Amino acid sequence: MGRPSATPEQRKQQRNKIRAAAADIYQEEGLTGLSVRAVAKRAGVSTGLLYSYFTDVSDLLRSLWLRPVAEFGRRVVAIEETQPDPRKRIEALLTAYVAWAHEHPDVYRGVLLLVRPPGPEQLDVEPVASLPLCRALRDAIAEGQRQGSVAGGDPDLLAQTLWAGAHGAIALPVNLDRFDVAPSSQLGPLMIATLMASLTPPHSDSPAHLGGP
Amino acid sequence: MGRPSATPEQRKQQRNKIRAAAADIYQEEGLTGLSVRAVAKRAGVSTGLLYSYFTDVSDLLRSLWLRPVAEFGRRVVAIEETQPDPRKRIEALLTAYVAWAHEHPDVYRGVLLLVRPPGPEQLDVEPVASLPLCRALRDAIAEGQRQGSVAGGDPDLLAQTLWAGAHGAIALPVNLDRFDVAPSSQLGPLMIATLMASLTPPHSDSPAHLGGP
DNA sequence: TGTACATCAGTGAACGCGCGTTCACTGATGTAC
DNA sequence: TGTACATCAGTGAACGCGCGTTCACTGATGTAC
Repeated sequence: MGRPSATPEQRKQQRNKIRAAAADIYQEEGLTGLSVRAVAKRAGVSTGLLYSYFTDVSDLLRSLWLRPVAEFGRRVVAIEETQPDPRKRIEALLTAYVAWAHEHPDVYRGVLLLVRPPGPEQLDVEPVASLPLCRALRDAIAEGQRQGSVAGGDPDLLAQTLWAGAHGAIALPVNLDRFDVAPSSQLGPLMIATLMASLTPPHSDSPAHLGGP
Repeated sequence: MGRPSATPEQRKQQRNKIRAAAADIYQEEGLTGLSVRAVAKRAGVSTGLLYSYFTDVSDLLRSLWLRPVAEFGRRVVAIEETQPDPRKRIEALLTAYVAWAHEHPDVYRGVLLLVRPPGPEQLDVEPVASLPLCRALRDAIAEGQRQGSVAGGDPDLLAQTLWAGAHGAIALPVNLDRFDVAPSSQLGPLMIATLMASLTPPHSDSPAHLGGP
């Protein structure tokens, strides 16, 4: 009896319509131009409706980042499954990371820079290994060290260094867009080559199944 | 006749009082907690007074960054003057950069991330070589390549890659403070070692005064 | 020494604005009879 | 087919808030006489 509730499919469409509007504005005008009213207007709905699809604005923003981030997590897993060689796997992971960031520059900025909760609320510190990329890099490094194809050092720290290098190559052009910094499509590959070179153990010309302690 | 104008010294003191208050708030609560009222209250003056010392809020913020940035520029020049060896100079520049960012984490964030003008105003793209660090790195790379002590490649791009690596090592812990990323005091040196290693030309065991085209 | 006046630093209430959020309401769409 | 009712999606004016900025004003501090 009464008007039936919208089907999950209908609700999904509305949610996506709103999210698409938010994403467009975010991409065109950045966080500054993004307001409830602007999103509603662009999506062609009223401001009130947003609150029956999202609990609040940060929920809406989070929903924008969730999907691409999850998708990248799946790419990481896929690379881990298809690339048994540790060094090649590391290179593939870094390449995929740069490519992903290049595809979703706004998401990348949002995830890295702006998800910070606004208040002074104490946030729990999570282990960095809970991030798929960092964990995959660390595992590959550890495996490579056992094989002797990757230079020694703390795998966690090395993984974070690789990640930091890739991050820098992506973030520098984004953050300093008022300068003519080379785009991440140029800096990225160069950086990855640099990082990969540093992983090569000294005095080993051959890929070496032999080394290791 | 009448009350005399404040001496330049007095005006400077007031300016500094206000700037110190703004810097404190910025450090403790970030950009979110920084408002004209909050700064005025902390500085112990009225809100109106801020506008006789700064034209507006962005002027106040800019004044916070200007001094440390200029100071780093001077460090760059000092390094260039005291370190004739290109490779050592590059390493010193990167080390100084990481150290400077570590001393002024809030400035670093502000300069890199938040100076973006709020409106959609078209901003001129400046040459990246106008930044002292980037210019100094490029010059050192070019000189090293002439000596044969630095591997080939476009000096501008290489300089930006080095810079991007250092930036990543600094920015990653700052941006991802909700994860237990290693601090830049650990990532920085590791990254610098990584980057320096990549600059070594192949097939050259000795520092080589000989190479080059 | 005392008083009128000029000039300046500094004050803080007020303005207009845009924000996130709420909630009484509208109207579409179903069922019951 | 028609009508009363229930239920839901969706509306948009209104609220309270904090923001950056302004400006008529206060009061301190000098000079002139």
